[in-house]
Amino acid sequence: MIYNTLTRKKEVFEPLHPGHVGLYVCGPTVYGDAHLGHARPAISFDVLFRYLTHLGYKVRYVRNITDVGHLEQDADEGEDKIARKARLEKMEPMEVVQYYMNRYHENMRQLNVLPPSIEPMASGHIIEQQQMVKRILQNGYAYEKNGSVYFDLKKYSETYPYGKLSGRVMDDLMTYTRELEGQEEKKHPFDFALWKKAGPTHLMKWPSPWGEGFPGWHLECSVMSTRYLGEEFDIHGGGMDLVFPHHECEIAQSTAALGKSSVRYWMHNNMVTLNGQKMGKSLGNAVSLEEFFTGNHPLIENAYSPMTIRFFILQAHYRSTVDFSNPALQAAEKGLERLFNGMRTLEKLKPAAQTTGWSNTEFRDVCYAAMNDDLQTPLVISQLFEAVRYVHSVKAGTESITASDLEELKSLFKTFAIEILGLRPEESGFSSRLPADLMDLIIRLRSEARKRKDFTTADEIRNKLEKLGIILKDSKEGTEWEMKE
RNA sequence: GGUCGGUUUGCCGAGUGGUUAGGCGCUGGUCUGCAAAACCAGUUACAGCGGUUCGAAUCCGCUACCGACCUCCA
Repeated sequence: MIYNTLTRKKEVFEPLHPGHVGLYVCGPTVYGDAHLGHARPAISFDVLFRYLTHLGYKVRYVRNITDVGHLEQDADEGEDKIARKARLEKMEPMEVVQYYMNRYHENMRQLNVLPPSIEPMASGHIIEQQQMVKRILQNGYAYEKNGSVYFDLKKYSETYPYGKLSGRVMDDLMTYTRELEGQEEKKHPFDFALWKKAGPTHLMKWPSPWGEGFPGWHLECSVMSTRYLGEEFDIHGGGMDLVFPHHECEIAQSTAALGKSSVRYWMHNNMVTLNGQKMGKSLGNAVSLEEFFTGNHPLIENAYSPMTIRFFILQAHYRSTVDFSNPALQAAEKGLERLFNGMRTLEKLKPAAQTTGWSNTEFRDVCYAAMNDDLQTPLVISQLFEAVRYVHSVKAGTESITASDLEELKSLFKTFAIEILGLRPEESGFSSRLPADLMDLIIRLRSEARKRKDFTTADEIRNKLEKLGIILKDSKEGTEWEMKE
């Protein structure tokens, strides 16, 4: 059962083709480092992807990379975001794209977000986008003006309900119109560009029947989703801020071109706030994932591991806003530590003749029920903690468990914590500067031993470390260490 | 102004009308050379007002406050 933004209700999920699921999620525009806001949909839909796969569906998960389009400002002032950044840094547009895409992928890997099945790029689908523009023109829902093609919303709304996803009414849009510069070409202010004429200084442009230009804001998702998932497919996901206008325009384009809106279930994750405030570049509080992982940002008190971020996000339901703050993250860090600690204890548990006070069946049923009810990951996590408490009780001797129940419990942990929620113990709780701090501690203790003339201890430390591949170098200034090559 | 969502215990954060979400923190106890971890016990709230109901944090209405979107945004 999943919540469908279109109907604003939870609906039973039934795939179009039994056993197969087509999933499309709006990916990042690669003109800057990924921030916290990018982690939310990536993780939320990663869990959906993992869970559907776990249930036995063959899932084709498409997540795009936006590397063209997306005007910076209004129409003719507009400059491609990628192109703008490229000019600023004197790089080739594709160089910028590659650079930030690599960094995005690295961040996703750290968060244990599985790579999608297909990761199409907008620049690789210019032909297809032009074809869709042609179809929309042929069907009479678009018009050409000075080398640009615009979507005719007025015409469209006479036949189809524009605004059905976001709950917007066409008349209201007509009434509440903001005066923007450079809108003269459009018949109506809310018409949006399908194809935009490129100026002479524009870096990324392609030839088309309407002249040199580039595709409009919303076209790539309509094109690439149907290209890889079919004209009708199961789930389209993305951030709530994309509901209007992005996804509304997608629906309009697909409907105008194909006669149907393509998507059966719309899923939207809620926003991330930082200390109760919306995160945004203009507010100066956009913290990149890199900065979270290293703790290198004024608003961040210490480094938070990628798993802490993932765990924290999953502790809230994906349709609720989640507020990042240092106390909340520190609490999550400790909670995650407790969870992993419990999992390690579980591995070492000794079985007994009987199981007291625990039901694997109930544990499993509650977890599945939670996941089936619109991905209630917080409830699954609370169940995991219940299990952790039981595990520790067995360790402490107040409870006991049989060998077969123990094996099943291990398997359930593996399924829910690792496989479905994607929590990865090995990277937990270690900040990137931990090794340095550890070495400082060891060196300090050894220095004290040397001062006491306790050279036995000091030499033992140095020799043992050398066997571990760490060389200590004593000098007048102090002791330095390095890794043996 | 329009559309939508939220207001839960010290903090974060779930909640399908009746029975303890969970985590962090705090208090007391057990264990321990000390500490940590762990275990046991305690910390039981639902913005305000009205309504429906045998019974509401949960449904309905109003009020207050907060937020998102309406412009690129995950």
